[in-house]
Amino acid sequence: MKKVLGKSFFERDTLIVARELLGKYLVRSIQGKDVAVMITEVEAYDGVGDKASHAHKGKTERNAVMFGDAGRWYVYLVYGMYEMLNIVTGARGYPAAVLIRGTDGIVGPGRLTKFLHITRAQNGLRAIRISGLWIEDKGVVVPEQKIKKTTRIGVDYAGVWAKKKYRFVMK
DNA sequence: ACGATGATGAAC
DNA sequence: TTCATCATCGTA
Repeated sequence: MKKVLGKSFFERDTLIVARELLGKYLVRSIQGKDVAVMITEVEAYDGVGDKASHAHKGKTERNAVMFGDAGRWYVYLVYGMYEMLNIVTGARGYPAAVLIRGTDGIVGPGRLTKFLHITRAQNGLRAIRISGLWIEDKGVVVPEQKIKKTTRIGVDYAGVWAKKKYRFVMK
């Protein structure tokens, strides 16, 4: 049982998508080989109102893809060194995305992109096989009691939005 | 606890 | 054009 997640999966509420991404597989084609890792840690970024989101200040050159179609990658550089991998969610025109922070064996968003050779070259690409980076459902079921909901990492500046439990981690 | 390291967005 | 800031991580 293996299914590539399509646009309809991502074109929903970003919190729902974030929750359901746990247990799914991030697959990267590197030099002809497919590397698949199970997603275990994610964060949701939801709309222009979310002060922790890049979309909070409105549409800019960097965050433009967040305002576009669901199911595309949003990759950006942070702290001058680390590429962050997000998948765009929600309706077109509504800026939202899920940051993929960790997988089985790889803890940390910067380490993940480094390991899978993901850079801003993937920004704006669709999450399909042709792009070399996509997500598969392999039938793993993650029950609620195995999921921990916490506040997001590194967004202490975001006031009340920093307190929202938009981070989902598999125990 | 702190520095690395460079793009971004806003101010000037 | 300058400047503070930043969805982090390795070393100490």
